[in-house]
Amino acid sequence: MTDEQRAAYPTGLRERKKRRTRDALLHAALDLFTTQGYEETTVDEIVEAVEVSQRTFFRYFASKEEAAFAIQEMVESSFLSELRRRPAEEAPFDALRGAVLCAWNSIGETIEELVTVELHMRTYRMIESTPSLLAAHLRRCADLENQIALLIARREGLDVDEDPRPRVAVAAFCGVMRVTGQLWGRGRESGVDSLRALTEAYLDQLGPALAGNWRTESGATAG
Amino acid sequence: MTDEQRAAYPTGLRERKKRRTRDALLHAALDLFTTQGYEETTVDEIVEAVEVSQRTFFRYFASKEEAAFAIQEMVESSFLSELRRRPAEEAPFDALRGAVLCAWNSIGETIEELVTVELHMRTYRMIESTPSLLAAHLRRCADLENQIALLIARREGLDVDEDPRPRVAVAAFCGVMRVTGQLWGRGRESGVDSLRALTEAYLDQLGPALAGNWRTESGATAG
DNA sequence: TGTCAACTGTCAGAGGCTGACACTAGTGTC
DNA sequence: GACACTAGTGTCAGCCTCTGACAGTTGACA
Repeated sequence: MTDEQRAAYPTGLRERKKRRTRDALLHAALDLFTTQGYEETTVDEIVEAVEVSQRTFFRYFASKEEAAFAIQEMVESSFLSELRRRPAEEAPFDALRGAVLCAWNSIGETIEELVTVELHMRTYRMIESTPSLLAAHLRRCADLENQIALLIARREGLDVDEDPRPRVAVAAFCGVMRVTGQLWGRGRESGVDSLRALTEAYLDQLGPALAGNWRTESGATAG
Repeated sequence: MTDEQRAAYPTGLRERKKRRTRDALLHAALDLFTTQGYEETTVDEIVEAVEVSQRTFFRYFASKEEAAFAIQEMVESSFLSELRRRPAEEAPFDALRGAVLCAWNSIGETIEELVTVELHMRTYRMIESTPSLLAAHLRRCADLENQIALLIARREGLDVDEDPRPRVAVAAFCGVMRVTGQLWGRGRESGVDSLRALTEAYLDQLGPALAGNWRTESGATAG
């Protein structure tokens, strides 16, 4: 259970107030970030909108950056629990593939209490198009990759330090995921559907892409 | 030709002085970073060691971060030129594999004028173990990935926006490269040889790792 | 030698972030 | 219901990265 989820069921007035302050700060931050840009938004502007002190902002979020990733954080832990729920018979790669698609299907339920799906999508695109946030995003992905590799290894009864396959498979999978994420962020269609379609098409091309000679085989299948 | 390489052949006294200042700053920075840590080192400490003003540091390096990646920058462009030099008959994945191994073989010649290979290795490990630098490193890798994908696509006469295979293959390749880089950074052996051995072993496992059921096949081949 | 342009230093300041300390307002207790 | 306790907050003061403006210095070149 994450802090966010625990905080979703406040007991007393103090907890409710705390939650309201955090939600207001997060909302104001994401709203400002996505409308006028991340770098262009100062913490002072955020706290001004919520009418709290700057010090308070930094008590809820360790950094300005952390606020930008608050929703992403929830989506990732949602993916991890989907992956843990996958049937043991499934091959590793199929389990990974199934887990992302499921996580995206249920994205609404995951974040509904905090923000609209639309704001989340806008935030994602902002992250992809802001260099410093993209850097942070990739580092978070690396952490996630590590966790996934451990999960996959355990599923298969392997040790990640003995057998390269868990890490290698997860690296390839996450690599493709990032490519689709970036393409989707740069593209025009911003719905979850187009992201899913892109992901499925690209994952299907992983095998063929690694095969020896491309010139003797058939060409494009997605665009 | 990069700025560094052009600056390696100075014409006048002014250029030589400029180069000496830059080299001194870079050396002092990397030395301090690797001995006392990146975050623990202030720009003031660096400029104090070289006896220039802080303002001067920021004229040579856009940021403290940029100094940390100066060598990496050279290595990356060295990899790219190795890749361009690969025979056209080679399959895409083989070309990528060959290019990294060649780039690492000639790493000494690439950076010899600036720093020792040993300092570069220490710097690499520092980058891998410093969260904020790791983030920046991954973003740089993403940029590089994009360039590589364009190169591979051109080699094969494809359009990256039409055929997913260039991006997908490069993503998988770079994913494995990062895994080996991280493992090497965390490990005990710090030579180029151990990095190369690890890379070869892991790249060999890419095919098997994506194949359906791992439990019916043979196990570990690298440690 | 003198002029021009490039490089550098100083100064002032914005913006992210932190520690210390005092104050306010919920919480649990008698 | 009055009490002390504690979590949450604001204020202030300061560090560090990075930038703009302006002035001083030093090679380059006629």
